Amino acid sequence: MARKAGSHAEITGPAIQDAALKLFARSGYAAVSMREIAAEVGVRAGALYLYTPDKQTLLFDMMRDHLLALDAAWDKARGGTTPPERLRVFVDFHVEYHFDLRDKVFISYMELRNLTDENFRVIQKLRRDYESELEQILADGLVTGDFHFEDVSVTTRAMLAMLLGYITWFRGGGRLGKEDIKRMHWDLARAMVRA
Amino acid sequence: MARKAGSHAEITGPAIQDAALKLFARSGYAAVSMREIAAEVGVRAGALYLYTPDKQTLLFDMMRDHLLALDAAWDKARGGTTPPERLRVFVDFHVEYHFDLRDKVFISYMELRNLTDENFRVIQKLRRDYESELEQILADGLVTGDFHFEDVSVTTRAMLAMLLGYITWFRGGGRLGKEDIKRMHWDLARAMVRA
DNA sequence: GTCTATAGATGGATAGAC
DNA sequence: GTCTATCCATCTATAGAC
Repeated sequence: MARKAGSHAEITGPAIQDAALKLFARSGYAAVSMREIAAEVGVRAGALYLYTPDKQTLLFDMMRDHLLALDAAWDKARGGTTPPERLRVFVDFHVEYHFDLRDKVFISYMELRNLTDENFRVIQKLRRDYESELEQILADGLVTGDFHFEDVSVTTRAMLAMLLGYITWFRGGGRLGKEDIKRMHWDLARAMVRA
Repeated sequence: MARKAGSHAEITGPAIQDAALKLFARSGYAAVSMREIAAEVGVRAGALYLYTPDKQTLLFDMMRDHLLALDAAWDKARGGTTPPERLRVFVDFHVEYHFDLRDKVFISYMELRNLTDENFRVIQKLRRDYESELEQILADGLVTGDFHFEDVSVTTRAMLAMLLGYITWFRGGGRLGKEDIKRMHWDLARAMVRA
């Protein structure tokens, strides 16, 4: 399995995704150049095109892979029988899963405008799949009488906005850890629907 | 007060701000060129520089003016004596004031990364002033026993995230109007702090 | 697989005519 | 006040050497 000197496909491929993730999160897709990404990886800009057809695909793949992994992880984590139990599982999963992936989540919400129309539709569908899971839990709880609120759609969006909010401000190392964030957000989510 | 033909300072100045607002909201600051802004206004790119020293100032002024107006409007609207009343006034004001300014609010949160360090500090201070108003209401309600939650800082941020969320998804013309949004968000905010 | 070199387009900003 | 013209930097993406 001899390799030519200077060949590092197994390293460079993931390194490009990591570098793009880091730089897109920090400066935004449109403000980051392929040269910057290459410099972060330690190669020249031309070498990037061995791994991606263009910059747009770099963004799209990042968002798609993130959302597919999210949906798959949720499928494994889902649980609970009554709506309050299921909400508890969802909130815990949501905070836990996103905690170490804040950059990816951040990009997946901030860079929607920079997707082509076709790519946008794909990403929106994946995101909608995930959000529907919460919507279903809230809708069920309304029917069973476990929850009390006026509108399923508005409450779902409001709760998702709240649950995603910590991603934009939380930075580790302070007085709060992951368990604090989980506990408080469950507490707030439960109160929101008067469970 | 004769004006040369082709002189329209009173028109062009605000028109540039309007065009920049519209385009920044749609495509993002970094993805919009000065030529695009000029085309939207109906002038050539060079003419923009009679009204702004550079593109960065266009963004900064937009955000600063928005936040200054927000703080001024809140100073006039504030009211209520007990924490629950004051929270009600805040939520009503917040939804009402932002309702027709969704583009400005959107930009003021999305484009923070594209400010220079110095401009960022100014904008963050203005935003912090506004957010402190809600934080104070929640802190007071905790002391009086009107509200029940664990942490002032986390709850403030969570509530602001929820209250800002509708800006990203609400588009007029559907089944919901401003009064619906106000009523439901007050209901959710009240429930969140167990008022 | 990576490099150098570069094509070709577009960006922000300025100079000078009108 | 606006336009035309342009400077110069930078960008994405490709071609061809190694």
